[in-house]
Amino acid sequence: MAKTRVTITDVARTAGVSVSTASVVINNKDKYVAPRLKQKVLDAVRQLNYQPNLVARSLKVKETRTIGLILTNITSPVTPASVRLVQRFAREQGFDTLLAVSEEDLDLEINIVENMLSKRVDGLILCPADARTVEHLRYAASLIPVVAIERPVPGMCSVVTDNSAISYQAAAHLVAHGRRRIGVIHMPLQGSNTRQRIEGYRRALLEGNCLEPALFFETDYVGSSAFDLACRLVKQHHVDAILATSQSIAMGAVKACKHMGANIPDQVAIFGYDDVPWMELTTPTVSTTQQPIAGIAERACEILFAALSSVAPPPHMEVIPSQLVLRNSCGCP
Amino acid sequence: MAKTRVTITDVARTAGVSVSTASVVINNKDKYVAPRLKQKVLDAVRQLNYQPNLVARSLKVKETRTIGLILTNITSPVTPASVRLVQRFAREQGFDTLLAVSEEDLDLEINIVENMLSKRVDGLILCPADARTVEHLRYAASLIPVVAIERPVPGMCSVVTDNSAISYQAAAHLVAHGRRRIGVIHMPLQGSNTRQRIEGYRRALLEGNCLEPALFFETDYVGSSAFDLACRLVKQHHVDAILATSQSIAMGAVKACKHMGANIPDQVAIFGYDDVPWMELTTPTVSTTQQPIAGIAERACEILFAALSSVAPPPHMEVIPSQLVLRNSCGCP
DNA sequence: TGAAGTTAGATAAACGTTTCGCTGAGTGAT
DNA sequence: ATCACTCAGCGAAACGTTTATCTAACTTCA
Repeated sequence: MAKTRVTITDVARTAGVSVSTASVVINNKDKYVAPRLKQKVLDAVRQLNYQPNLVARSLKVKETRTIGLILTNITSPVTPASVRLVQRFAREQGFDTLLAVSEEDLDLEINIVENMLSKRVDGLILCPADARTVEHLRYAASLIPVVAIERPVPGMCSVVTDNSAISYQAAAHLVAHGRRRIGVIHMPLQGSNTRQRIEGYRRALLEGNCLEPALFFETDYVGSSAFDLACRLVKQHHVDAILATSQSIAMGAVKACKHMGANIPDQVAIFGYDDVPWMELTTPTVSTTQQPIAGIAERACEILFAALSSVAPPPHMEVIPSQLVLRNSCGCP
Repeated sequence: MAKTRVTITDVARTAGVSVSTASVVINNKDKYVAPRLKQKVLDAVRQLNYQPNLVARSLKVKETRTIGLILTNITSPVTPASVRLVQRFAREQGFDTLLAVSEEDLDLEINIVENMLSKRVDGLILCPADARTVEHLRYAASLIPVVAIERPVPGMCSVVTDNSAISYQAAAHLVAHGRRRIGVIHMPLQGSNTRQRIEGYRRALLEGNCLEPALFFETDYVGSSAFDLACRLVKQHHVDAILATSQSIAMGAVKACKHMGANIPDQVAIFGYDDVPWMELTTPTVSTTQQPIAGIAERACEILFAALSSVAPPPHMEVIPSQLVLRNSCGCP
């Protein structure tokens, strides 16, 4: 590997100046260097194709100009948008993004955080996999700015949506339109936002007097079992509506209904989560909640870079509102 | 920012040994240290919660254990899968992934490459935005292992699919089933794979005696204009089939047909690109090509890490086969 | 003319590691 | 008692930067 690269010493030598002078002009802190010398340095840089060794620089100045971004699942359709936004924001500030995916795995997440700390990232944006990592996160936050997204961490800057509220609205909408046997298919309860979504559903169903705990089913994390569960829900339990907690579950439910010949929305209504393009391509189009991904990513970056450049904002939680996207699958005209 | 962290010197001091000894046991190169001392060091590490400064280490050992991954567009539905696979592969080898997105922008790509070189990544996997960056890439490749994906770079390790061949098959399939007025909506010609896809289409249409250059239209990179173009294609040009060069274009075409009330596949057949979940949820389900993303990512990693750990493989191009996924939108039973 | 101030640049220390080479101490054979 | 090893551990140089301190020369002005 690593062939030996040209160093600032080489530049200085071929320019006939000292290393410090070279450094000074390279960093544009050259108030006190004669134009002649400055030019010589610049020429040497160009001639040798000098590329500063950022790891040496980082060691000296104690900052890496890199932020860590830790997500739980990159194949979720809402993730790439977040990645892009964070990436772009960071780049505008001259920062790079070190990406890692925890796959919702507790130990892996701890590992990743430690590693990023060791790599001396300047800040961290992450979606915590599990409430149990909170002490680790707090430790990290004692060293560098950290902001949590999607799932709040008590005592840390968090930017989230009100999962419970929006879920409540979706479920309430269904009962308002006469659905009574409403099934729910949800992700594992590990993530706090899944719990909140279910709580919202439950609250609305309770108020509507049609809460039926036996109709709540849990999938694995990728939602691959959603199809089977949905089939069961329509065939054995004769539900007239299905509430999902993720887009992949909604997709499984749509597929299942088509497979079983159950008309949407006449026989069963469907409410998805996380608006993604295909939801308006199916027949009928599927109703869903629209997560303010852009808003979350943007706020998270703002907070992080504010903390990076001056005084850290006190730990607080911001909730960005999300909204229902009503289409045909819920039985609206 | 950066509060002062605990260093190996601190560890050595509280363990009552020299720095070199501490280093040696921390790195498990402790053949020659007494168990008693070793334990003391380990205790100190734990007590102080020591986290090695990887940037200092990198400076010394001249490797960062980080690879760069440069993609052109992270919102493409095939990208996240690649990211995840590369990520995972790298992590298994103890490497981190520095991600950057060029947004198909020539200058930005050059910038990113330079930056990664400066950050001293050990290797690079990238999808080149533009043929004009080839000299820069070659320079990078003279310093560290580089492998190109999706779009081949002459003289460098590249792993790609045969875009031309699979496109030919798709188009040939349509003419074999009697389509004559076949429109094409494609991405900008900048990326070499787009050119190849079109070439494949063109070849098949020519052989089928129904090549009509006036029916070829170009969208912007995100494919947002595909909807309008598709509308034009069916309304003004009365096409009986549309070939896309990306999933987003296919999506626009499907939407357009629904919007115009043109029945798929009776009135117009559609062939997509890049199999994504929603393609089997629409009515009718849409035919497409299945890109071997996993295969590409895996081979790219294998080549890169082979180069990283021993002798570099000679520059060569590997093509991973892709296949047609026939569904209903092309008029098959 | 000499003190004080400004300008231009060099020298060297420091950042936190790893690792080479050195020193002593123990061991066994002569 | 000497030699030649091996074993344990330490000291210090080096990685490529940045930056504080220092020196020397040149102004300015009383």
